[in-house]
Amino acid sequence: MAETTTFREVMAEIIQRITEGPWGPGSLLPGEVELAEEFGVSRTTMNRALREVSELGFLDRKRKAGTRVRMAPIRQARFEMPVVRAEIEKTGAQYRYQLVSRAVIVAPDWLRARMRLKARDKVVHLVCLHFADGVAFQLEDRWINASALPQAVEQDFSAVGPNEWLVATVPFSEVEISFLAAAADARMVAHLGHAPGDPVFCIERATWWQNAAVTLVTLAHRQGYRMTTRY
Amino acid sequence: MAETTTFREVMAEIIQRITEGPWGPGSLLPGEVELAEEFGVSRTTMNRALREVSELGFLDRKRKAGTRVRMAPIRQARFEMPVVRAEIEKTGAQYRYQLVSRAVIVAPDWLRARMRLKARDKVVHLVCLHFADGVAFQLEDRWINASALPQAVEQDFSAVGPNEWLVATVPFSEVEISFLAAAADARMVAHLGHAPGDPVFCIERATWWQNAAVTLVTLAHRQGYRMTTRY
DNA sequence: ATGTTTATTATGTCTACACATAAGGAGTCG
DNA sequence: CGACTCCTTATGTGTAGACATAATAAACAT
Repeated sequence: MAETTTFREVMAEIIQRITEGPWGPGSLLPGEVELAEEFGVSRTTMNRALREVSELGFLDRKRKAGTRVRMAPIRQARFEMPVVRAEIEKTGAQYRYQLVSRAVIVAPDWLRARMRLKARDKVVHLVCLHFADGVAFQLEDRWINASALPQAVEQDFSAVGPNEWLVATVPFSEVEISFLAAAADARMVAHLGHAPGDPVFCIERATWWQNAAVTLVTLAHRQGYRMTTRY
Repeated sequence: MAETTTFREVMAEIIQRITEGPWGPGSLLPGEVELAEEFGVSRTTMNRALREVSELGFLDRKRKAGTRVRMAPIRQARFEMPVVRAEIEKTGAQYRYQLVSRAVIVAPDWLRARMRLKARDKVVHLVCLHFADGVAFQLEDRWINASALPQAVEQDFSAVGPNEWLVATVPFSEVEISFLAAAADARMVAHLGHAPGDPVFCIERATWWQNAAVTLVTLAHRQGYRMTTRY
């Protein structure tokens, strides 16, 4: 079948030559035209192949300077961040959601500073649990800006989780995600089964829409949780 | 002189329409031909723009089904993982490296299992510190497979860090990266200034080359460290 | 020797066109 | 009604050619 060579095949061969072949770290590759000729493809296709390999982090490309193999190849890691439900159901486990607490209050100072809220802005504070096969998997601590999203005050989050509700309700224009290690507080001890002070892997995500704060969420994970990616 | 519209401009407009405009979550976009006509570009360019926006995680594309706005837009997070030296020097701080300990031993059982080593394989065990302006920033705990890399036994790591040495010496074909929260052990207490049991943000990276284990490294960070990314 | 201009060159990107491929949907048949 | 086939359609990808742009290197002037 493969009469024409695809850019994917070219990519595979390029990566092969980088990882196991003659193109060691730091070495300079031949130019696009020369490579295109060697592989029997058009320069367009060769360009696509080289661009994609470069996006994978293997190559460094600069006009005039040429294409060079990166010294430190793994400069970026992509992490899939599925919705909890999907992450749990993918493992074959059964997903269950539970609302722990819900309150509408005036935003505390630290939250105002963190999310650039105005004084006296009201927020909805939610605490929820996500279970995998009945075992607590993730504790969600979420703040929603009620000034920007008045609907959030009416919304009853006992059935549908705030994440799924938000995602279907409001767009976003700015996102900030952090990974960090925290010490288990009383709430985590109560719901996730940690001992007080245990290290907990947390993801914090802040979202804005047109400069207005939408939501801040901290996701605390069960003990021993790892976020892993492979190449 | 922007006589011709670039795919980047098209991308920006598309993202605008998704995040703040008429194309809400779940909505179906017009076909490539129609959009190309509207924007006054070729289908090739429109395809490139849509493909890249889709790679950013905003769109879902399927043949025949068309292009649809993702319900959960932030499905993947990209984290830059620079070499420590670069990460530190980027902040303007001065970088310093120090070798703490070095030993050549037979691989312990847990390491053999973790890295698929053969029985009685020897490994080089290194502990190193990376300082930013004289303050300990990262503690590196590294194992190098001496059977696959005999040069590592000869190498004196007192001046140049093992990471920089490895990167310039050996290629790789398989990488596994994990993020996790661990409790500070004695070594971290001694070198990073934690209290025993404090939560520590760790990165673990395992590397193979042609199915042979190359190295396993755990990078423990100073207290309060966060890995952050923004959109 | 040093700073400035100019040419060269490799990558970046747009266009127009053609064919490939996956998958939804209509129509057909048991 | 269900299962199958076939057609249609939107995206996926390859080609050839042209111009744009950044960055190095060479030539030049100070």
